[in-house]
Amino acid sequence: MTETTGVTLTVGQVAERFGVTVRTLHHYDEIGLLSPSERSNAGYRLYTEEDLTRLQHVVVYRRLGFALEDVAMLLEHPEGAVEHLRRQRTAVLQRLGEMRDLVTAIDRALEREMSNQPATPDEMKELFGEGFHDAQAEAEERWGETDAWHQSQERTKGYTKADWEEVKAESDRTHQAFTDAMDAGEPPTSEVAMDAAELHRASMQRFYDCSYEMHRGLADMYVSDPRFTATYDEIRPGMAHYVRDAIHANADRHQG
Amino acid sequence: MTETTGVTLTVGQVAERFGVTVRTLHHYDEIGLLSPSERSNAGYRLYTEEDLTRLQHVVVYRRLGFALEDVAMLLEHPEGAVEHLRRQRTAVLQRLGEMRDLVTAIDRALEREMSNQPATPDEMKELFGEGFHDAQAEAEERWGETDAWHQSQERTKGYTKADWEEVKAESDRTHQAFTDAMDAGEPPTSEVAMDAAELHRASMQRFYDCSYEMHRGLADMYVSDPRFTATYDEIRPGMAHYVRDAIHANADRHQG
DNA sequence: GTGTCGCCTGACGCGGCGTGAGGGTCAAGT
DNA sequence: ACTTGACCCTCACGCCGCGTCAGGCGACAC
Repeated sequence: MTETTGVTLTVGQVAERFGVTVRTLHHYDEIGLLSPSERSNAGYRLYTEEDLTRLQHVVVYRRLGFALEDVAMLLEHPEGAVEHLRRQRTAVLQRLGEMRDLVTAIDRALEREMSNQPATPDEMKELFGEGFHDAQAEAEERWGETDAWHQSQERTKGYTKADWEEVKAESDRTHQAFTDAMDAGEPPTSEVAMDAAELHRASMQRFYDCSYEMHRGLADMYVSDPRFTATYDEIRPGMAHYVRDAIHANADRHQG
Repeated sequence: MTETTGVTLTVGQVAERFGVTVRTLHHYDEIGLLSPSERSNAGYRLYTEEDLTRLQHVVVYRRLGFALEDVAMLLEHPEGAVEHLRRQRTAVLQRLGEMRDLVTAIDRALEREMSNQPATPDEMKELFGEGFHDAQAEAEERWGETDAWHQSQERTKGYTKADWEEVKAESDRTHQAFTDAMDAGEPPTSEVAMDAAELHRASMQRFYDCSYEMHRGLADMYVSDPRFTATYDEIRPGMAHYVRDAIHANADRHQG
């Protein structure tokens, strides 16, 4: 097409044609990714056709999400392109999965915020402190859209402040039962500990049908998740483990 | 319920329980997002229960993808949580879409690279692995379950390495024809350009019955879809447009 | 001359920490 | 009383991919 005379473009012209900024071209020059082959006597950067082709490659690889360092490697060693593309693909797919999870997490957080209307967040705070809220959110994230979760949502939808006060009282009684058992030196397999576990399970029934099997899962979470562990261990060190063992013992007793 | 003794934790303990690093806690302190209410006489950070509940909030919001600044706002003004969550949701959804496009772009790039350095069907399987399924699904999304697509699937099903090599050679010849026409300064409506277009259409026949009308549609995609645009513009800037015009001219010529 | 462009070279800023350096503190063992 | 080793502290630079000034020259039209 046009003659292959020394047709060169300045930064601004190149920037406009390739849809990048001047600063970007400066940057590519700085890091040696794309240095223009020529300079005017005034020091202006002058890009030749070769430079433009290289830039085109850079732009494409960048659109594929590669880091500038990787782009440099790809330009120097094009034979490894397939491998890099493959790695990039899996990396992006992983990020994609994480983002999908994030959306569902946000959805659940939204539903929770919406359904908690009867009792305002401030009231909840009064009752439980800020921690409770998160405990619930965490539960939702873990269990996904299970029946239990839907049941819980349904049942608590119209809860009034008075209802939540009762929940709080019940929760306190449960915690107290565990604390008493621990302080009395009773092992998790003792009657009192198991009774506390059963009390705990019963209080769960308020939210959803909590089978012994589900109760076991909940118990395991108390030790595997640092936040729940913290919740219990703040009452008494080692309490999270104690509660878990008691719940398992209680489940054994009823299922055996 | 629990005694309100001054139970406090050090950074390390807090970090472990909440699954964050010590540096992160230092950072939160630095920016004033979460400063521990107490210090030991040696200057150790001591986190009270209140601090921990606040940290719980921070951690959860961070997992929902909020920036630290937004987290701070959410903690100060919890009443705006729903609105923020909705905004965050749409933002994440947009990013999700972009990432999906990115994956298909990488797939296209991979296909190109593969045809440059042909791989056996086994390598194909290995290369695409689990992702191959996705690539197919996404192709369906883009092109729908058209006859053309099915035909292409059918015909390339048993392609050997040699077959792909020929495809590549044919593709090269077509590209070369367009490149020659461009470099010779011929307009897209010229004989040589239209001949190149016809050669292109002929090579498409390998995959599916490509009518002139379909060829037009394909041509339009070359300029409307950035991925295809990139493919051609990498060879010569402006080539995607050139190819499209040549294909339309060629279709005009044959359709009258 | 005198605008008004565009170009140049620094150099700082951002977000969210990672990763040291260089030094105190604490609990346990000897 | 001393050492050990794990923990804590405060700076402070590094990262990535540029955006965004600041201060000054070159090019071209009027």
